[in-house]
Amino acid sequence: MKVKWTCLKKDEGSMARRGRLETPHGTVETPVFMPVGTQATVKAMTPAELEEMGARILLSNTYHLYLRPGADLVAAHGGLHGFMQWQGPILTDSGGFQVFSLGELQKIREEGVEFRSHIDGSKHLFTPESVMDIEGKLGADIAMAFDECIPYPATYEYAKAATARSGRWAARCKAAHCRENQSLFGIVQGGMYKDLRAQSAAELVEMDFPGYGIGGLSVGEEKPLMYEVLEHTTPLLPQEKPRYLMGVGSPDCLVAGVLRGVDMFDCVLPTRIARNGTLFTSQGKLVIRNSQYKEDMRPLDEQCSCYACRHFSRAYIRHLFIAGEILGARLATIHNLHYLVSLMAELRLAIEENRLGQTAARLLNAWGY
RNA sequence: GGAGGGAUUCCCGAGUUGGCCAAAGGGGGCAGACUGUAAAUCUGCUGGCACUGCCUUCGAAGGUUCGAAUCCUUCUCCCUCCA
Repeated sequence: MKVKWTCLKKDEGSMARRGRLETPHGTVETPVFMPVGTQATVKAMTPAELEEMGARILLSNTYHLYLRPGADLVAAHGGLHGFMQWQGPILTDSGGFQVFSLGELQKIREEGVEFRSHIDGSKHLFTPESVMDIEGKLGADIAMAFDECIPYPATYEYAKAATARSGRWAARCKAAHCRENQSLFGIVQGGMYKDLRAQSAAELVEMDFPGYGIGGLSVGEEKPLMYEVLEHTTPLLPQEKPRYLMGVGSPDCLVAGVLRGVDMFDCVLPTRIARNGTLFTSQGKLVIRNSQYKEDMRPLDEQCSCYACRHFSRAYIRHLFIAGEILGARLATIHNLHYLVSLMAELRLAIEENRLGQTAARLLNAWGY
């Protein structure tokens, strides 16, 4: 089966939607946050822990798994689900972001992207066709089209050419994509230029994908600009298809994204900053290494029900970080993911109960907006 | 009792042909950053102050010198080896 998204309710005071995404590996309530497991693992988490904290769909990455351990080994396990032992839905990113983030290591051509492995420097070529083949072997429920995440700032000329190229690549991805039980999402680009966003969206809508990624945002631009481009872009996409804002984000950005009609999000932020000692809390962020928590007996967040908050004090978790103990990173990751997953559940409920406005205002206020 | 080595800024530890030394480097400490993961990573600060300069500091006291962590004298403590 292919994925199918159903809108259950539209918020009256905003562009937000409450929906349901059905996939070959189960149903996902939206808006949803998807934890990122780049290398077929959400860093430091077991599938059981992810399930317990409420995660329902994960992200993984084509570029990384292609280089190591190779798509064939994953396929030999029956795809990512068997390989990483996650029974729920999975979405794979195409490697388009690595084209952006690996910078000097790549050369972009019409055919595709020639790049050097960040692991051993070896040369490789990604084309829309090869990426579809790899994503097919990885076997996620949703595969993202191979695109180019345009840097910021970018000139109009560059953004225009890159966006047009990503559009052509999207068409080639669609033509090459053949795996059963997998759906291909197109990705809207256009940089920060509204006419390019409109053009990109129109082309992709014409190709009729089952869902749309909004890429190229949160790449260094100021938030007001990102929100402006986002709220210009979402209305350009079909009402009946899911929208996925790629690479976002922080708690405030998730709220802002939902208000602007986004249904799916992913971001490395919660897991990365967790490992680096920063926690999301109902009172804003908390840097657990700070000396003020040395003897703090309270949980990370007194309003949180995650495993870490049910059992441990700030003083203990701080101690783990200071001592370099791996459990600190694990507990912090559990907490941050739980926070975002719960945040999304709260937003879904608020949409259902017609009080998204107040809920969003309260959350944005907690994060200083 | 004899011979030798050493004491440096919170810790370890460079520096000892005198100036470029408030003093390398590491640790520790204190902060900050992180948004489709080249990240359990990276960055900054870490004697005091009235801070483009001044003051105090390299075991203690005294001395040589324009100038001393660096040279000389005495003292204190520590370590190694020989009796």
